[in-house]
Amino acid sequence: VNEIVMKPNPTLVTLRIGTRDGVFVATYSGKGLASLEFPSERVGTRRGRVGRAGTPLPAAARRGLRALPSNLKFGASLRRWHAVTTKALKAALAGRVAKLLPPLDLSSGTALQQGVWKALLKIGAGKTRSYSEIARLIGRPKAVRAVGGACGANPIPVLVPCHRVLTVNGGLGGFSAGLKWKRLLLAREGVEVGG
DNA sequence: GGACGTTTCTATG
DNA sequence: CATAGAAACGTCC
Repeated sequence: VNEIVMKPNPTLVTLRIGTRDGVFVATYSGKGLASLEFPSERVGTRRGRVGRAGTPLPAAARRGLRALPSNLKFGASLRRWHAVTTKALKAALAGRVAKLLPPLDLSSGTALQQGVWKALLKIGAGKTRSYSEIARLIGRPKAVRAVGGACGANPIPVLVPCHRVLTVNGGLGGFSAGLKWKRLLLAREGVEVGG
């Protein structure tokens, strides 16, 4: 059907974003921002481990920008995307609403996961939803637990606000990167979470 | 099969 | 009311 042969672009580029809360790592594919990792340093004030790094990146992704791109167009897009990502992340960490998000590459997810992630994007800053509400929103009212799984698999936390999903009683629920982060992000948005 | 970032529904005191 | 199973869902190990 396509006359143009689409050359697969497995290229991934990782770029860092320094913030007051640590260094985040953004990974871009040819389609846009593909993942955002929390700082690997421990966060929090209490002893013990709190907050761990996100899923490890593919080896190819760790080479960084210099190893890339033979593709100039990609390189140009990258600068723009990364500027937008940086701004959006910093806004989010400050509890403000990001005016603009970079293009998001959610293609790594299954149908259900992508549905969940898109639903998450519609939750405004300072608002929350329950796992069951999300389940209803994607048309799978009974797949509540699967929604929890999809939230946990969210490759772009903070910008895709999985932290705004709480249990139906207002409890925190879980957070892959550590509940400390979830609490922090919610607090920055002015959300009081019941104990 | 088992374990999850849950929720509801059905018993029981 | 409080508490205790159990079932439902999708994905990963």
